[in-house]
Amino acid sequence: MDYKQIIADAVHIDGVSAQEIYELLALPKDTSMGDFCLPCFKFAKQMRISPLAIAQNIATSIVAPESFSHVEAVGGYVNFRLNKTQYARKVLDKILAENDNFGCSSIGKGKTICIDYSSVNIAKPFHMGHLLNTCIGSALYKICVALGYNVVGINHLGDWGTQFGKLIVAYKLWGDKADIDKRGVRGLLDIYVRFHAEAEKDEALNDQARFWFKQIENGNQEAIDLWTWFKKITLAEVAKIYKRLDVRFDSYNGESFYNDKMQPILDELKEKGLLEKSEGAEIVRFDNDELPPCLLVRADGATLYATRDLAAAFYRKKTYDFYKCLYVVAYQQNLHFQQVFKVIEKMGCEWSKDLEHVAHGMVSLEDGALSTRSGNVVFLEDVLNKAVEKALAVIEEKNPNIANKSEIAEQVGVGAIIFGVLFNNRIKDSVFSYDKVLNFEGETGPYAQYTFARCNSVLEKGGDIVGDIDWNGIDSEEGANLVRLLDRFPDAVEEAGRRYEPSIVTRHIIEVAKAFNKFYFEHNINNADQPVKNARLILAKATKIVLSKGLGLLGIATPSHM
RNA sequence: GAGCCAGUAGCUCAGCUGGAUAGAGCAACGCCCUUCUAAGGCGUAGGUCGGGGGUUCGACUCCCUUCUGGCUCACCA
Repeated sequence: MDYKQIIADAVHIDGVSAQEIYELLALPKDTSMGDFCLPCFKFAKQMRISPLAIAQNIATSIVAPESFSHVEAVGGYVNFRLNKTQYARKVLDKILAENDNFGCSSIGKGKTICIDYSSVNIAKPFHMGHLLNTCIGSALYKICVALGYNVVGINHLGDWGTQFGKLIVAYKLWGDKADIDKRGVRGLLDIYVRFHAEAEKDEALNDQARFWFKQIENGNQEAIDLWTWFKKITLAEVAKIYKRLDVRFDSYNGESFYNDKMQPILDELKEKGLLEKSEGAEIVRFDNDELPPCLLVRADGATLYATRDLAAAFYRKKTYDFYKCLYVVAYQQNLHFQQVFKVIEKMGCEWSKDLEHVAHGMVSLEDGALSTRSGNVVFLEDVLNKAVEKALAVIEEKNPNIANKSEIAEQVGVGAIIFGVLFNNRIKDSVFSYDKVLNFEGETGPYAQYTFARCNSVLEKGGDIVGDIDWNGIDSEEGANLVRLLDRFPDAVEEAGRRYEPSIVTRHIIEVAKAFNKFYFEHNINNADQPVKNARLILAKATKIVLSKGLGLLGIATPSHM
């Protein structure tokens, strides 16, 4: 249902196409002014008439007046109010018919999008710093699926590097297998932190670490076994977190996967004369020094992060033939991705334009940056558990007789955390605080979930929709506003996908929830006459569908009662 | 020093390709549960959109300049 098209077709201006009018159509500042508006300032110059006069001419010469309940020229704008009941009917019919597919589209049909996100480091705990990344990536994954793309979620594991040498040394010196089996990554973290503390005093430990990492590279069985074990422990633990956050991946090919895939790329760079020696290292320089050189091979012959990302990009292009390849990574790495993408461009690969760094902000603590090495971290598991605990306490207070309390508390607590993370523009930094994260009032996840449960409760009590429907039952400021927001939900999903910005969906959900709560307060649904009640139940049903779909795109569950 | 990003109410933030009187939430104060879920609704108060220029009929939005903060700038990832 494209209402902008209806308006564009109804407006006639000499020398201006319906397409141009369509593109100019905007949303009024205030909903009381109309559903759409057409600013006429652009026509004023060519027509040499004042915008006011043009607007008036348009308003009085509408082609299909029956589609509108009100068309008015105000200060250079033409405001259109669509025939409310007709509009509402079409929108609601569509939502109920499409149900869980409402908001989906086929703009991505036949195209593949790779999304690199979460990308956890093996043997390091999942802390608040990883949450932004994981939630944004996961939401984009779901949004792109809804838009019809074939999506490949990639967890580019940090499973290679000297830190594994350190870990082996630490384990051999102070490790306790039983403790690590029991405490998992937290056990590994303890010895990792201890290693860094002791290495300050004893430089020889770092030499040992380098030696043991070399053993992994050389295929020494003992080293490989330990490395595999660390990896297994970590993946088992993050799998639990991913399950709670409703996050999934199609590939866990991490850094170690690309060990044997870098040399061909380096060979090609050499062949094309792009690789040069500098201070013992091998680098790629950029024209006019528009970027600092990209370092690909260290003086000691070892490869680097950029080398692996280069190999990964080529592997992904070859394997998935992507339309876009997104890297959901904090903005700290802006330069790194610019360099990697530019190297690929210099290699003559036109698809380098399809690589995109979806940068996001960083999370810090009130007393400084998060740091695994110093142990200054907030474990995500603890945050989730505290949120669930709080949710349970609220349930005990407000709705103690409800069934499945613990399940609902899990959904609400975890939902509050995810919602909070996805509420702001992704580029924003944030300072973690329990006070903020455990607030369940106002524009929060629990508010959206509460509104969903409220819709559900009304519908349960309302019973079946039988008999006539009186659409005037939703013909009010509150009803019209809600219908308008429901109608625009697909636009929000589309824009979120286009701008790689899940917060657009999050914000829209809040707007819908607010509009429903206002309607609910102003207009009693179940005590109205049956035909009026029917129209209102349909509105509640459509709201329920949109809230559920919207929250689902963010990875947030919708309990029926709370 | 250079590059990139951010600066909007006391706090946290929206503000779409320039459009009408710059919007929410939190915190504060006041009101609304004998009617469908009060994790709710309503109201009051709160602003030189960091500063200064410019482009435009029109600038929070674009350009220049300047201040403040963050990130990054060769062998970590």
